[in-house]
Amino acid sequence: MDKNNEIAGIEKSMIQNQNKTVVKSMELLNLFIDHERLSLNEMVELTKMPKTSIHRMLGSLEGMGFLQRGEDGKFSLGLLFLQFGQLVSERLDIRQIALPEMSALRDKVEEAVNLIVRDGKEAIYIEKLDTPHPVRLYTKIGRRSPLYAGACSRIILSFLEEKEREQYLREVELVPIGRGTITDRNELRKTVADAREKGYTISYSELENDTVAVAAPIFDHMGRLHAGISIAGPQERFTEERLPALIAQLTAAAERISRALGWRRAKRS
Amino acid sequence: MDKNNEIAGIEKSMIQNQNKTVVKSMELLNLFIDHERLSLNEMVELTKMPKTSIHRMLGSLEGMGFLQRGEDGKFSLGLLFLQFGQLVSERLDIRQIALPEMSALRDKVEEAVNLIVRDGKEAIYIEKLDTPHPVRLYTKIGRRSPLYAGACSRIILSFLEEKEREQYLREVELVPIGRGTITDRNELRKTVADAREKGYTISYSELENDTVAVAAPIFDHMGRLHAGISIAGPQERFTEERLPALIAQLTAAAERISRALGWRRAKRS
DNA sequence: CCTTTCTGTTCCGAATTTCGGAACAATCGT
DNA sequence: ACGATTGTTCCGAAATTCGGAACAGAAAGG
Repeated sequence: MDKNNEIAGIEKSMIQNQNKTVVKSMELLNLFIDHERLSLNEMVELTKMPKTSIHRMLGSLEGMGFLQRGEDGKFSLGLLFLQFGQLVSERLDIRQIALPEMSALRDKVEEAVNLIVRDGKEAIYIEKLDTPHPVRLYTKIGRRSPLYAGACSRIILSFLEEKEREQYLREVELVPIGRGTITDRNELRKTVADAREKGYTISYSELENDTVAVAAPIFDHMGRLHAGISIAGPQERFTEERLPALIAQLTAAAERISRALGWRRAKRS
Repeated sequence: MDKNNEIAGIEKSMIQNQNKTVVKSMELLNLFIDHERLSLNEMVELTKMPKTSIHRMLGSLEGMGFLQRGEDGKFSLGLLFLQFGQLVSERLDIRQIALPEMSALRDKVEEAVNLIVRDGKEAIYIEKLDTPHPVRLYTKIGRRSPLYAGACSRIILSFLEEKEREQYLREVELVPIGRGTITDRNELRKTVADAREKGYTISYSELENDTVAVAAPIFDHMGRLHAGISIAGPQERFTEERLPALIAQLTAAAERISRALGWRRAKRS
C-alpha cells in the first residue's frame, strides 16, 4: 500500500561511538515498520544475523516493552510506544499552536492540510487534517519522507540554512518515489531557489501519483525555519485557476502561525 | 498534574537473560516520562549511574532516534516515537472496531468514554473520547494504571483467567493513588467477585479524586477478555438515579463490540 | 505411530565491549 | 580572569556479548 518503506532507516555511517548491541536491536525494531508480526526465524532471514544474537536481543526488547510476543510466539510492537508516542505528540507545542489555523484552513479550502517538521534528512508529518468527506482516518502521522521529495519536504529544505542546504543538495541521492519525483540535481536546485524566492512550492505526483501539494514555511521567533504546512489533494481539484487562491490562503495561514510563534518580519536572505 | 508517575516502570526482577546495556538505556528513556528535557548531568543525578556510561548510552539512543538533542545540548524524546506510536495505534484493530460504538455511547451519555487493554500488570488506555463540551483534548492515550485501581482496570482484572487473577490478588501491593483507591486485599477480592457476577464495576475516586467511572468487559471470539470500556466523569453527574441507565447503555455497547469481535455467548465461570 | 522438519532455547569458551575513574576541554557566570 | 559547571576523551580491568553447535518441543508428513 505504501511505496516508501526503507525510508525510515537510519544512516549507519557517520556514527562512531555507539553501543553495537543497541544499534542491532534497532535494526530489529525497524523490521516492524514493514511487518506487523514477526517470528524469530523470520527475523533471522530478514537480517542475516545469527539466531542466538537475535534471540538474546528479543529477550531484552521484550523485557523493556518495545516488543511483545503473542500467544503464537510471534512478536509485535509493544504498547509502550503508545505511551511515548503520545508524550512526544503532546510536547510538540508547534502542533497546539498550528492546529486552529490548520483547521480553519481545511474548512476554507476543503482539502487535506498537513503539518511537517524536519528530522535529520527527512521530513516527518506531525499533524494531518483530512478533508471532511471520507471517514476521518487516523492517517500517517509519523510518516517520513526525504527532504527532496514532495512540496512539504522541499519547503523545509528550501529554507534551511544555506550551508546545510548546499551540503544536502550536493550529497543527496535522488531516488524516485512517485511519477513526478525530481531526480535531477539541477532541477531540484532550481525548484528550491524558486521556493525561497516565492515563499511557497508546488509538487505534482512527487510522493504519491496524481496528488498535488502546495507548501509554505513556518518560522519561529528567531526567524529560523520551524515547520512546514501544506495543502494536498487529487490533481483534478488543483486547477490552474484555483491555485492562486489556495496559495494565498496557505501562505496567510503560515504567516499567522509564524507570528503566533513570535516571528516578526520576513527575513531577506 | 499527574499523580502516577513511576507506574510505568518495568519489573526489574524475574528477567534473567537480558542485555544489560539495553535495559539501562531503557532506564534513561523512562526518565523522559516525567521530564520533558534533560541534560546529561541531570540524568547522572537522577539515575546515579556513572557519567561516562550515560554519555555512551545517550550516544546510542540519539543515533537510533529515540532521543534528540536540542541546540542547548539537552535531550528530549525523538520523533521516532511518533512513527512507532502511530504504527501501534493503527495495528490495534480493537480500536477500529470499538470506535463507532464508543462514539455513539459518548453522544448518548455525554460523558467521557475510554477503551483499555491489559499490558502485563497494568491497564493502558488505547482510546479516549472526551465529552464534547471542553475543547477536544488529546488526552492521555497511552496512560497506564495498575490493575487494582479504577473501574477500567478492575474490570480487566476481574475477568482474567482464574489462576492469573488469584496470583495477582495474592501478590499485588496495594498503593493508594486517589482518595478512594482500594487498599484492602479482602475488599478488593470482594469487589472483583462482584464485578464478575454483575458484569460491570464502579469506582469512586480511585484514580482521580471526585471522579466516578463505570466499566464493562469486552471479549474476543475465543471468549477471552480482550479489553475494557468505561464511562467516566465528575461525581456530581453520576447520581444514584442515573447510574442504572448508564450501566445499561455501557454493557449494551460492550456486548455489541464483543459480538463485532466474533464473541458468541456469555461464558459462565 | 514413528520420522522428519522446523522453530525456539540453552550451553560455553573465546573475544570483543562495556565499565568507570580520572584527566581534559569547553562554556558559562561573575 | 577566574572558578564552577557541563560535556568529552582515554585507557586498563572486568564483564558481557558472540555465535556455532547441540538440545528440546512442536508441527507436518508418511
